[in-house]
Amino acid sequence: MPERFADRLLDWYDRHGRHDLPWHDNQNAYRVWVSEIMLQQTQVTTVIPYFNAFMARFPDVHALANAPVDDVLSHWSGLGYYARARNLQKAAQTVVQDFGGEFPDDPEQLETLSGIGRSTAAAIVAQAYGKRAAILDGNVKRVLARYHAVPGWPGQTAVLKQLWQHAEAHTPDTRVRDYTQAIMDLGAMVCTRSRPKCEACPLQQDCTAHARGEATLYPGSKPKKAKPEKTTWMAILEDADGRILLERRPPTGIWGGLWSLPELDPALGADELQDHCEQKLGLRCGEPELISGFRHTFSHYHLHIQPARLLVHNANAAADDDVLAWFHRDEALALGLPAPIRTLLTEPEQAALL
DNA sequence: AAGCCGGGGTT
DNA sequence: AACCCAGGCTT
Repeated sequence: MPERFADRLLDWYDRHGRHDLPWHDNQNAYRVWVSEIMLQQTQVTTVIPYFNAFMARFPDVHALANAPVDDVLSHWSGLGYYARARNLQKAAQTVVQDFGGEFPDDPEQLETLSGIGRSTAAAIVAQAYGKRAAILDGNVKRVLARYHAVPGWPGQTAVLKQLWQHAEAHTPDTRVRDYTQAIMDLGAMVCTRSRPKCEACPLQQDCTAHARGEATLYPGSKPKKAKPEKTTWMAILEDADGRILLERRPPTGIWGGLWSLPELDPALGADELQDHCEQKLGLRCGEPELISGFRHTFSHYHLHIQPARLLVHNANAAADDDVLAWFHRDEALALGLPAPIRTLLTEPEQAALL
């Protein structure tokens, strides 16, 4: 069956697609891979400055494999989903050690690398090596769900399976590199989530959802669920030198591996913070100064952060190691910090408005 | 199958 | 404030 789908899409891409993205320059598997990981659940405009800074610091897979993990995390600070950064470096080390520094051109082998799933593996194979492989990211899901009027939320296995079948069926044997970029560009520029520009779409005449006047009904939306509210104290422990005590978060869980302010049990009253710092950290502190609290929202819960500033009289008492350490303000800001903590340390008045 | 994992842009 | 974004991993 002749694929009008791919032909029309490619014709549109030649005239209207995005041909100037940073990862298109000097394209190689490393650059494609880093861009694909950064772009997971993250919009193109957000990624671009991070990608450029990352490439300047880690120009190839060896530079990334050999870098201190804190250096990698600091370049990820503010991007979110920090497991991506740790998986990225782990995969770089695997590529150097097991693949001689060359990314495989086989999706199955790519999927063995940390952080690379089915769609990302296909994107690397298609973009970097021009080999036929079907991708299915958020853009492609939307285009295909509308084109074929596939009902249901793509988070459901049955829906996802149908979309993958359509994705495989439409992927051409030739110009795979361009096709892959084309279908993502169409989803990002024309077949947008709201107010799709159907009048400008090269696939309009065969689009089932459009024929029904129901483009925006697809794909089905995720079932909504109330996000729980959590709360925590964040201690800004400052010594006479103006240094701040930071704590490295465990590798798994929220903000995994990042440096952050020490958290204290939310059950504590403001009048108990002083004693608690002495008992838990061995720090003798002055009276806590309460900073305006603010609410930070994650994908699955809200967190109310109540900062408290305490002056520390015996800074040396706290451990100075890989988990708990004192930093001058500038040193702290050079680390991988969670976005709201960075805001709190740079513009506390801004944080209060969040 | 469902939950976990961020931050920001859009509506 | 809800929704979603060039998803993958864990349970």
